[in-house]
Amino acid sequence: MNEHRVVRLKDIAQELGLSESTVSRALSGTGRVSEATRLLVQQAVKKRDYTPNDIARSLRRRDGRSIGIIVTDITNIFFASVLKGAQMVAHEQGYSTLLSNSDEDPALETASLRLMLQKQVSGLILATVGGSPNQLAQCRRQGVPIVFIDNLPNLGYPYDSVSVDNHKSAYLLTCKLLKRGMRRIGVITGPLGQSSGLHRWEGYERAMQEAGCPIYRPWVKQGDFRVESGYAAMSSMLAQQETPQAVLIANNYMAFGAIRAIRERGWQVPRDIAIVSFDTEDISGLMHPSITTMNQPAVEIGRQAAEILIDRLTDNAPEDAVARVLDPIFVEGTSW
Amino acid sequence: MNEHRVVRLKDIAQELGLSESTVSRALSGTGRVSEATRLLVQQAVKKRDYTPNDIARSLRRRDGRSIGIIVTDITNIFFASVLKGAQMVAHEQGYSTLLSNSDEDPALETASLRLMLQKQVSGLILATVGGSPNQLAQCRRQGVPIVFIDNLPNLGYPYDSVSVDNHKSAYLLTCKLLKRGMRRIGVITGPLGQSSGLHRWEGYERAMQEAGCPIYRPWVKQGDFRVESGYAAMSSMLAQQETPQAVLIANNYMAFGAIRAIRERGWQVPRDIAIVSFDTEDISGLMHPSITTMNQPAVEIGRQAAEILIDRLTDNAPEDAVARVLDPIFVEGTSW
DNA sequence: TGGGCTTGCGCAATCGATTCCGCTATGATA
DNA sequence: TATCATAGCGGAATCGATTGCGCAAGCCCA
Repeated sequence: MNEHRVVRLKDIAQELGLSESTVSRALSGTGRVSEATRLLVQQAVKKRDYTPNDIARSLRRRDGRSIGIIVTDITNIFFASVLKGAQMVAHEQGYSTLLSNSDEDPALETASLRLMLQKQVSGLILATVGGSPNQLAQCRRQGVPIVFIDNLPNLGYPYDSVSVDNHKSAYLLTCKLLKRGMRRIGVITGPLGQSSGLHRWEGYERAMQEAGCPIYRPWVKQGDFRVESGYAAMSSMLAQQETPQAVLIANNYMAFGAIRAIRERGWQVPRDIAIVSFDTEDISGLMHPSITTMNQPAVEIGRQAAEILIDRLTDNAPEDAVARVLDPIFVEGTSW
Repeated sequence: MNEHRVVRLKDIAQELGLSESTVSRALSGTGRVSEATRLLVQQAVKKRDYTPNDIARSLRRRDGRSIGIIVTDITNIFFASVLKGAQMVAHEQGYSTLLSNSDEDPALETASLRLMLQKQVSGLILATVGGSPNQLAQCRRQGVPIVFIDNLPNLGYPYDSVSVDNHKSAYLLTCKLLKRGMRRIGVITGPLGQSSGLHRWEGYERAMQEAGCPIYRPWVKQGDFRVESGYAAMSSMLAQQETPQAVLIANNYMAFGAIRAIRERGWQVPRDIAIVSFDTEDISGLMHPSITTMNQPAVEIGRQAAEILIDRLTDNAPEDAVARVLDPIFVEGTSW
């Protein structure tokens, strides 16, 4: 009867009359081990159901072989999709993923970052709400690479990121509205403190200016990317004397709220007011009317973020910071 | 100039002329340390930005202080919400969360389980697709507790779980349809190999039988919880000579597909056919018509699963297996 | 046959923290 | 004043794996 509950490398070594180093090398494939002993080791491992202790391995290697992902809201399908893409790539490369949800709370983000640093993550994918300068500095010092997604903060140095061209995205979408002959176009923006919110607003602004189309301030509302703020913004827009022909809404959740407000007034989309929006591939198509959107390739964002991160962790680290900008995908719905 | 890139416990100890043991005790609060040195240590820690190495700590404590969560599809808002609840509780208790997405693939589930065991997770929350008997056995041997959610497998022993009463849920929903005078009620089930799919079907069956209402086989279709299968199931139902008055659909994603099929035929919900369904709190309300559903309290499922797990990991472990069954929440929409 | 090279493997240090054990100094008690 | 308990702290083993170094045996070729 063995007195250990779990089988250790040492147990395998003893059973075979080998040293721990040989067993280790046989399993990792590094170093020189004869084919015969390699087979012996593999058999013993299988027989005893040996599972290597990654904690011990990580300690020795000074690397947790895991990547941390912090998002603001995992129930937002955009982030869930990012996560899916990142997790797939990480898993393929033998990295596990530590997840945290900051809930848009800078304090929680900071706490999560601290926890992940303690866990010795190899790298981080971060959708920041901006508010952990200390931790970010520590990451730099310790050489823990970070890839930023979604909200690109204003740091004093270049950094890796994956994002969609939000400016272009909003610009093109607004141009499409203009091309359909619309000129009275309102907008519900996201938080202008976040790059995704700001750039979409700027794209709209530029398109309107280039078209010589005045921006009517009562049709400009700021939301927070949540359903309720879309509802509130649209409600107050509809309370104006004049209402717009079309409204550009900075994400789909707010579009849902806005559409509800329109319905409650007894109006229809797009008969009385057209709606265009931004978001993730999956969520459209569930709605009726289906919303005309600039979709963000969320899974691809996650995938590429993980790839960049893993490149940084292995030898093929590029010299400079990588700022990958993906193109949005235009999906025509029936909401315009 | 210090030659170490990161500050270690030893560095703090040397700086203060203390032993590592004392510093460790000062930080952990265990053992006897004078108030004076405790303060000294805390200051030094703050000054040097010391971050304890959880890997080393975990190795010594033989516990990774993390919980693994494996779900079948993280972009499904039900699982995303479960994750959110579980992650919150875990984080509060100082546990980090390792996430994996099995994509309904038993092989991936097995690989994920193996990886998590290697990482020495303290416990697991598992929405299994059923297919890792070896790993489950190993968890038992190693004393890694598991809380099952969503799909409750048929193991030969009692285990902890958190679920909703799917049978009751479907039974009540069907009864409500019957009470509204409907008798020609069809059903689109989930996979009958999964408990959630099976029990919802059984609840429907029982309600129909008790009401003396015949089940018309062409109105019984099996789907796989995805949009497309709902579309296909409803399409083939609508191709029958006779169509049902109402259809009970085993989850919301399939309901989306079904509604699209109905619309494409030029019919309306609920004028021509009523729809009721099951799912998560958040997703309803986005749809039009809003679907009448039995909602699963997903965040609560995650939260309770994590609580049970952490109870098992601490002293207040209950003697017997905990099978917590939550009640669904009825939400009336306009789809019936 | 002997020098050099390769192969296969073991020894022991090491990663960074925790923790058992025991030592010293201090204060209390008889 | 002698004894003893205890608070505060240090020494060293330990967790389970990895890895640099070195040794011995076997091989090749001169």
